[in-house]
Amino acid sequence: MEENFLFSAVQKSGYRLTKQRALLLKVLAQSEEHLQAETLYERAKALNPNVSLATVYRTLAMLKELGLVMEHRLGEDHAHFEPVKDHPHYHFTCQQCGLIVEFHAPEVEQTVQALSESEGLQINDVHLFLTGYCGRCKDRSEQHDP
Amino acid sequence: MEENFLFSAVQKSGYRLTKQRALLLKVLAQSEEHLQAETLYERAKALNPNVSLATVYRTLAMLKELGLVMEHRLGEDHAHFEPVKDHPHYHFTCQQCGLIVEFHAPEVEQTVQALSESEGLQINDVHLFLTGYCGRCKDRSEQHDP
DNA sequence: TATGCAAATGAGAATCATTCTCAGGTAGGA
DNA sequence: TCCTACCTGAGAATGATTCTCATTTGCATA
Repeated sequence: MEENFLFSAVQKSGYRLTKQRALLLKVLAQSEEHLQAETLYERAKALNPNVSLATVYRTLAMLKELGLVMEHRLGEDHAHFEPVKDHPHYHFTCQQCGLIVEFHAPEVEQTVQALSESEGLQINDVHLFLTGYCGRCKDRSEQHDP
Repeated sequence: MEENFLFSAVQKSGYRLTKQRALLLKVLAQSEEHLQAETLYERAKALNPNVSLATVYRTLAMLKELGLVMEHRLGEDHAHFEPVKDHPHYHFTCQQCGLIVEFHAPEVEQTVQALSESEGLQINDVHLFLTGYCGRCKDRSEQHDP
């Protein structure tokens, strides 16, 4: 996602574009992966030591509210964050090695759309999250189990 | 889910069927809703004060491992737990009032099956979790927004 | 450009769900 | 009934996230 797009989105929203926020947006824009708050904090601090973890959390909350960032719970005890992309995507986590696989599933959007209409819901976020074993870990456990 | 089914599943697994576990299984079997650990703890304590919260968490972890209970993250800062049912189901949470709606979506299982094959994954759990506004809260906000 | 102030920040304390520790208790096989 | 590995209760510890509050700063306005 374009760094400048994020900058102007924040400014238009009425929130101030502070140095800290600009720095965090820059790091986020450069990171395509699903970051955790701590990682974002470390990467930002490497560029400018004057950032606090509290500001990282505050900025992420603001970006979530503006719909620019999504928060995911991927089976670990901390959240992952990533800039919202054009096409929704989903996650698989290997419960053995922690590998995260991203995938698309356009059918899910149709299902959700239908549900939204039949139940009268306004659906803002869709999280599809799978757990199990990746190919590598699956093969490894099959050598022991049977 | 049958209480006795849970009892024998635990015994067959090699774990001991202690008084505390039997009590917690009983409460779980009676509760069709998605319970949080604290609620399970309170309901169990009402029947027998000699239960500790630590044991609730330990028992839930055991049941998860045995595939008898699923843990869900529904957008709040605590987990929800529920006995595994025959047919998978999913959750919508209203971000305004907290209402939880359960729904079925058989198409999702097909999508997941296809993904499993194309990516070589062994998928154990499927979580589809939606957030937005329920009918009531959606209508309420529409009176202000436009 | 200088000023004022509401909004934002840093540092660390506080919170809260969950996990761990460890001394004592108990299920269940022999 | 005995034995012992497995469980439990109580409370401390952990770790992610949020809050507090004194200080700083973006930015609208003069």
